[in-house]
Amino acid sequence: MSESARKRQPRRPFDRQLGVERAQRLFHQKGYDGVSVADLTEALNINPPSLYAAYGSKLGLYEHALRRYAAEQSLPASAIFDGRDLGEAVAFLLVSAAEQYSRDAACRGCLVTEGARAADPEARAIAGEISAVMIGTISDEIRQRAPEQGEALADLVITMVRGLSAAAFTGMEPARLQAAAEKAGEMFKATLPKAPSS
Amino acid sequence: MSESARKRQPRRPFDRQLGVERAQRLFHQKGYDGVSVADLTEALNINPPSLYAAYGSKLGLYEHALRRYAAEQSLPASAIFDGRDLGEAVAFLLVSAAEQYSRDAACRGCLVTEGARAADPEARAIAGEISAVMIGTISDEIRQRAPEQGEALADLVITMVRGLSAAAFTGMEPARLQAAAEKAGEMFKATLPKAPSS
DNA sequence: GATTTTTTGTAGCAAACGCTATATTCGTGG
DNA sequence: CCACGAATATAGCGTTTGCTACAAAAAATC
Repeated sequence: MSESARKRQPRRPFDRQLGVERAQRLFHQKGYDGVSVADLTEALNINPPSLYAAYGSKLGLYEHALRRYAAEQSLPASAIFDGRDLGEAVAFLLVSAAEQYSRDAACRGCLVTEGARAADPEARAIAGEISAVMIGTISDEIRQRAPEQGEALADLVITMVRGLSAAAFTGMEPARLQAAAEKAGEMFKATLPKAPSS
Repeated sequence: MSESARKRQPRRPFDRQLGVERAQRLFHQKGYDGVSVADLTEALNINPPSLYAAYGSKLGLYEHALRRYAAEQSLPASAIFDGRDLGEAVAFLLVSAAEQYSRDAACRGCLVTEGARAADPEARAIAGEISAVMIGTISDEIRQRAPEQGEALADLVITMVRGLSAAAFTGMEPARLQAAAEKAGEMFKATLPKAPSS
């Protein structure tokens, strides 16, 4: 009893974590609307009932994939901004985004950002929610360091990041995306005051 | 015979042009994947056979809507760049884009740019094609005036425009979008050489 | 007014969608 | 070795998708 009481694993279940990983890749490649339950069950090598038992629904699996992406792949805003000039930090952020969004040719752009424009309202809502958190983190970091025109500056940086994601998604070559991000970074460094409050 | 030979209009057909206009609005609001043929026939107040007789398919109607949008709503690149400093032209372009993309709260962002990421491959291909033309126009205008780092600069501007469309699409308030575009414009004006070749 | 021509409305096609009821298989505990 | 319980596979649910065959109806020509 003592041993069996901990956890029972009556039968080897399929690897749910690996399933989320594969689903994430599929959603990233084809978008929420472009992936069918049949696609998912084939990619995870399972049957529909297993998918629904494990994740509740296609939407549930999508949310798992989004959260996994946000936890593992989102830009580490605090690490990027910490100990850096505001201009340098923004430049580094943009270059990092460009690099990440074009790293894998099959999974272009930001899964969350691009997911926020799915045709399905529920999928769009979840992606938008997570996107708002990620954006808020970056925005806070910028506004904190530039109290003056912080909001407009933060909105500008975020808009640029969104543009990088969109450009990567539609297939701009990585080298050109990088160059554009670097050029933007240079402009920020040249324009922003060198040493603000912090 | 002389009079009747020109064009026959045997019966008052439904207004195809008005149909494209309404379809354009619908596609702009919900995206290609989010609009069904049933939605379209209801909005145009017709039945499926009429739609297919007039436009061939849902995709055909979508293409008509995209081309109409490109012809009427695309940013007039040559007019914007003509007789203006490169920095001023870019700034004006960005502000114009921000204004247009957030003008109608129900139809956010650029129809073509946002359409280029539909889940349907054929719809994406058509939107991408038209998008490439619009982008090419802007890109040429910039590269022509800044032979040195023209490509990177053009890619940067285009990426920013894409970001404006994406930000508008996901609901950034018009005032903030405008402010971000203006701030970007200021940076361009401050960084770019005042009077290039032309 | 009859005929021709063209569009429309009714009804429904096959396929794909997300999802689930049922039965079976498999590992475990007694 | 048997019964139990969990997770699976088979098969198919109802709905929606984009699209079309058919026939009735309306304008123009003769």
